[in-house]
Amino acid sequence: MLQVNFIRNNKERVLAGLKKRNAKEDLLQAIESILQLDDDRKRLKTELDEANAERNRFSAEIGALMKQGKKEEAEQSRSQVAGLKERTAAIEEELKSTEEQLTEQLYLIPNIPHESVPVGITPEDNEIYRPGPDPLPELGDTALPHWEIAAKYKVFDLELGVKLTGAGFPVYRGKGAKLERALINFFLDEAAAAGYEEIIPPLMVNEDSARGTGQLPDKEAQMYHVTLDNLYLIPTAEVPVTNIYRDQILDASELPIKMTAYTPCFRREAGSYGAHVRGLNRVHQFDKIEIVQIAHPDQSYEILMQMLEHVAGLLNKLGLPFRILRLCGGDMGFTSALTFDFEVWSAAQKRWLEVSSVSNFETYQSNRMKMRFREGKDKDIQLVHTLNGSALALARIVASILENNQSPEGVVIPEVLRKYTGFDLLN
RNA sequence: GGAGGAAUGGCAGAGCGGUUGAUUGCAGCAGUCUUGAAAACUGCCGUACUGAGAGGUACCGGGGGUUCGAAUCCCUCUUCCUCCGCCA
Repeated sequence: MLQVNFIRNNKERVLAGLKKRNAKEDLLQAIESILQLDDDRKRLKTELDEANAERNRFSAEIGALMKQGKKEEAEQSRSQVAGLKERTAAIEEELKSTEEQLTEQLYLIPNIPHESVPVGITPEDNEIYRPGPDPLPELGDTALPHWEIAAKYKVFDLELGVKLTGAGFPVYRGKGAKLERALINFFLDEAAAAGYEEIIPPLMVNEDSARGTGQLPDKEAQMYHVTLDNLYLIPTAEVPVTNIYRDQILDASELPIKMTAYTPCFRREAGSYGAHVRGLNRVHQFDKIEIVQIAHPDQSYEILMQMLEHVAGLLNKLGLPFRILRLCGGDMGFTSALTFDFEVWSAAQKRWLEVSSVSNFETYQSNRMKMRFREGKDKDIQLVHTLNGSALALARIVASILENNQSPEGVVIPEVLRKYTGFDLLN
């Protein structure tokens, strides 16, 4: 969430940012309400502090008198404190309720878009930051969509997943399973080579972690909730990995912290059905390798670009045609300040498939997580910037490989994957 | 799952109703000494809110309670340790 002081000192910028996100009028009014609530909070806190200070003075006095054995005088002081108690209790209650309202309102405010974020409402308004190849590869009319190729070569089985679990839970088999594992290892090795520490995090997180990265409150419906233990299945490794440094004060010399993790990701996404979500286009469980960085604010945008090039490098090595979009204000995630999406061209489906999203969250997540760092000799403490990106999301990469690399003999495995798969052709 | 014990500052570890935001040691920072380093010595060494500042307030795993006053007493939750049971 945003810091109240930031809102106070940059009100016009915040309002302009919200407008770029096409925020409704009530959200703009929430800004006023936040500033008012914060004023109330300060006033009440001061009142409470003063009342407490008075009480502490009496208590110290009573203590001193008791020590000297002056019991009667102590009794006298004690009776003077009586009224104070009720007053503090009342102020305390009001303060608590004000703070709760303030937090509630702050949770409603999304991150402020970076200045480079284009104005726009729908995905059509996204800016093409780096165009795809021209002309786009063509496969002709005989090209099959990946779900048909998968059926032909038994790569994965969605029907079987329905029997075992439900819709959207693919079962990978044989060479398909091996391809999946090959991609995981390839992506992890590439991330390690780029200096990311490999992490194997828990696949379930508690409420605090889900709140830290912004999944809670509000987006409960996106996650599977284990109610008996009040745990959430992770929708992305971003959640457990970023939360590793929650509630910590790092030293500036430790930054940036680079971490990578492979995990399955679970998404309820009560979304639509139809051609666009067929096959692996949208599933409830998929594998993903995530890269996360915790960065110094001065470096975060430079780092965002490095992450962008890392992902671009992966797609180049796999030989997949892709383009990069800079998301417009209306299409950007709630917690992000700047997001680039990677889309792979599917010659068979004749459309672009999103395979990665790389974002800078600036201090939006770190403020929630109280993730800070200490700078230099003056020991100034400030919030870090957090960034993450998919490098990459497997299900859609598998779909892209199946479709783009199909041939009469079978699916040609990209060169870089062959040492992992142990076979050249999926058939 | 059953029975006990414990949770204090970066770490170790005192305190168990009154001037304790917290003894002490280690680590860290600044300085004295030294050609330099080490050693020794001196000082500093948590976070947040609030205030122009002096200062004030809150926090000793989380939440609640008793009391004029709680790190210290009570309730509750969480986590960890030991023993028993079960188990990949």
